[in-house]
Amino acid sequence: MAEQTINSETRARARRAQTRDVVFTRLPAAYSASRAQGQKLLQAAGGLTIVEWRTLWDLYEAGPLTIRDLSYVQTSDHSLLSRALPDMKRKGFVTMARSPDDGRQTIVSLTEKGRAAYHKAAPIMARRRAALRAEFTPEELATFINMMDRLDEFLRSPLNRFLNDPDQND
Amino acid sequence: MAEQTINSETRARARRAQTRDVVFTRLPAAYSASRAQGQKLLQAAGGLTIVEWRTLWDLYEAGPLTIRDLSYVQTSDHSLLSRALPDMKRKGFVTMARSPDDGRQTIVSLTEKGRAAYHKAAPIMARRRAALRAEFTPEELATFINMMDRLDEFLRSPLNRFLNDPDQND
DNA sequence: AAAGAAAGCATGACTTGTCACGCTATATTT
DNA sequence: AAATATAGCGTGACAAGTCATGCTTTCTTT
Repeated sequence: MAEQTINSETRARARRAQTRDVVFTRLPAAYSASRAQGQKLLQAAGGLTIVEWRTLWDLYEAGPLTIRDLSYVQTSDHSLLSRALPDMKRKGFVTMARSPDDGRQTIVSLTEKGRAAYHKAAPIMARRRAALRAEFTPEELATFINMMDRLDEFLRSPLNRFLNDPDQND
Repeated sequence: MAEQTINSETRARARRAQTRDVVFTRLPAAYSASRAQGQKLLQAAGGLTIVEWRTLWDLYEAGPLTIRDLSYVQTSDHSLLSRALPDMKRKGFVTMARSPDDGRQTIVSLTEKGRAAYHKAAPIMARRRAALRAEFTPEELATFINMMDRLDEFLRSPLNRFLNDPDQND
């Protein structure tokens, strides 16, 4: 029935409009689009991956850091860094040395080659940030970031506010 | 040098503060936290994955849809659905049938079992959305969603606005 | 000093996403 | 009618993330 197929497209459009204002459904697509755009720009400016770029940028700005430090800065799991760094070392972008003071820690430092890779990608990524700032007023961006802070707090709060329902059985 | 290790923690804190207002660095963590929270809630209310939940919800609200429709609604690649749906069919949540009108299309419909799985998870996910609405005023949420729309538009715009630099060589 | 707890990191396994490719079906053009 | 283009979907391969586990090192408690 051709009408039902056409109707499914109409229903899909309505459904998409219906979920437009659900923050939780907006985040995956926004994140994905941001990542894809970033990957394309990095591909055009030296071929770094997103994690490589982010790490070189952090080390360039902050100096040598531990894996613990990097995962804190990037708000990501240490395992992501543990996996990315050996490749970056092999590419010559960083050095990794066990801390003489605390044998548990690995100190990650930028090399000259890493610095060069950073400088190759930095202009296009800076232009990207500038272009976004051109799209929003400083007040709007401040509002957005503030709401991201509050959203983060909400997302990381204890679950019991949702779980305390007598219906549930798990 | 113990001081340098302490300094790296201080430098990490400063670096994290420095990137607080870069939208592109905020999205990965926000998305990840949203996903983790959603996964925990779904685990507590029937064990659905995020993609299963989202798909059951879409089918419940919109009726039978094609894979093309679902990827449009969810703003995700059709391959994500192509991979998730056979498992959902095996679990008995959906039926999948080639369209009699267009042999290219697969019509996905909710079963009674799928409807039950949806109803099991729906209350906790609705409470989650309500809890977020309690954290922000309607005006704030509208502002946030509007800014997400503009961010989406920015993220999906052609790259040449960033690429047209005489320095670049790719 | 010894025992126990915690921290830092490496690795296994998995989830959720994309992009690319190829096959089949349908639409469009010639 | 035939050729060509496009659409829809399935699958390969990969990126980016997490959570869990275990080993080693350091810190804390007894």
